[in-house]
Amino acid sequence: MKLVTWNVNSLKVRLQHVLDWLKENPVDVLCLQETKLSDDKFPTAEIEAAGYQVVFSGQKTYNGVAILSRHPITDVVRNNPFYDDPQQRLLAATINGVRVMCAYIPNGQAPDTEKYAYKMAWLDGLHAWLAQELKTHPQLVLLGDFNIAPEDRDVHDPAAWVGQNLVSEPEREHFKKMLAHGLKDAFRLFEQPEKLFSWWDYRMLGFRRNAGMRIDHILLSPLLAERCTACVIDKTPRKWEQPSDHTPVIATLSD
DNA sequence: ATGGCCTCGGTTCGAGGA
Repeated sequence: MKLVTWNVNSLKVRLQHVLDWLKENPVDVLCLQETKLSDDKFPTAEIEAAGYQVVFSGQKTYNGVAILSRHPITDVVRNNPFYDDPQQRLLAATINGVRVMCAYIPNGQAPDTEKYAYKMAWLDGLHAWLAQELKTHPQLVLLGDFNIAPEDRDVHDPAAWVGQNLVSEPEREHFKKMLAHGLKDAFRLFEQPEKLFSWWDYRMLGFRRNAGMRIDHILLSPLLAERCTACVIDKTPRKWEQPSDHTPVIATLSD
């Protein structure tokens, strides 16, 4: 079973990229973030025609998450029962006995801003729900755009980023707290190339300079971590015309 | 060199992203 997370930065703009990528990579579950589409505009027919079922929770202009699956999708929950949020950033569903939590964690803008405080509160709410879901779903994956680079090795230039948004200690503490639930960072279960990231700024020739960060993650419960045989980042679509600034992260689980 | 780019809405520039 292959599970993927990809922040597409507008599914309207990137639908063809998603379909092209799926054709080359017929994965089981693809979680999308930043679809930026209200539900009435969601391209359900195109995705179903590609052989995928889909559930989504969107809004106009900002945010929006979706789960595409080649297998039946059940027990869908939109948003977090423990955190009332008008922004559409969280979607959970059960697929093949695996509880899938697709998250678009707030960006946070910068420490000492209201958006950062929102990020912290949002993460507190996520911990609460995560703890409950883990009680009933030992096979659980939390994946998405975390907007957190967990360690310095996940940052192209750690010295330049000390204390800044995406790498600040309170954010990293939240990430560690997720691991304290027993979740494993799938990417770090394996030997990985150095300086491999999941996001590169559109500005400053970020991708060409490999000035990126690893902020998109797949966290596996202990039972799923045992089944994980690989986790890779696919930089291919970042090289396509008019790409998303993020690229897919793929985890493979044995049956 | 603290900017740079991209998307959206809704009209030509501001907000948000990371």
